[in-house]
Amino acid sequence: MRGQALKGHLDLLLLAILADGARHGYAIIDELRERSGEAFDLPEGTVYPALHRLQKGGYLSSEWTVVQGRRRRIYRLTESGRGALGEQRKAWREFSGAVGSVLKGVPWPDTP
Amino acid sequence: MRGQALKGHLDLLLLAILADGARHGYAIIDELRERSGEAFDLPEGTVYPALHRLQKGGYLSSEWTVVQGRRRRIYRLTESGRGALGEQRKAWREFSGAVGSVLKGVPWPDTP
DNA sequence: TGTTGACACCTAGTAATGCATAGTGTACCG
DNA sequence: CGGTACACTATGCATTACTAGGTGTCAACA
Repeated sequence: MRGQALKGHLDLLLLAILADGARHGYAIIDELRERSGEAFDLPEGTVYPALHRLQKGGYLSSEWTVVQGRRRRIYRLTESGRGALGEQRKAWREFSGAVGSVLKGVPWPDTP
Repeated sequence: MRGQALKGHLDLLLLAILADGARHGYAIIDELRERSGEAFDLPEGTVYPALHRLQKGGYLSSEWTVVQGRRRRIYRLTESGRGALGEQRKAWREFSGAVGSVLKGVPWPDTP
């Protein structure tokens, strides 16, 4: 999966990473790459605007810090963001289940 | 899943349906709804342009038929389309696997 | 000392894409 | 004869990931 094609699920991924604790943008990118087994190696131009969008929507809060002369913006999940994560997790399960059943040609139920 | 959020995976779904045999647009919509357990109920304005796009890309061929006075455009997978389906299946597996591992917080491997 | 590369942020513009909307026409059922 | 299901088409909008460019710090190294 080289580069493109997050396809609307980027917010879910960002919220999921931040659910484990507050982080700055660059660290989010790193962790996303690690956790996905190198599958997601997102350019900054993808992640930063998305973080801004999420903050604007009230899902994240942020504060500036300075570590060794370098300024960092630390993002943190809000209550609302935690709620959104739950919803999007559920939506992802439904979505991926539905895709799976279409691919198999079997109409539901996949849940064991 | 009300409506939105096919997000780039629509082509895969259409190709998968047509892999089971040639169909016309309306029938594709029906089958997509059935196979997904009502999860995917796509508007015509989503499906028809996508079919045109796929045909333009050489993944589908089509021919007109008339059944009981109603004209239908029957779409059929080309060789190239079958190849694309294989690739997109693989891409989907990788993608959904990667999302899954990010959500779990566990860095790979998910494959049993 | 200068330069390279990793760190860390930002924005403007672009292409793709799903969808809303609106329109055409046929067949069938009440 | 009117409505509903069938069946297709085109236009235009909003979202979104990404490209491409830019700023600045710090550590390592030649």
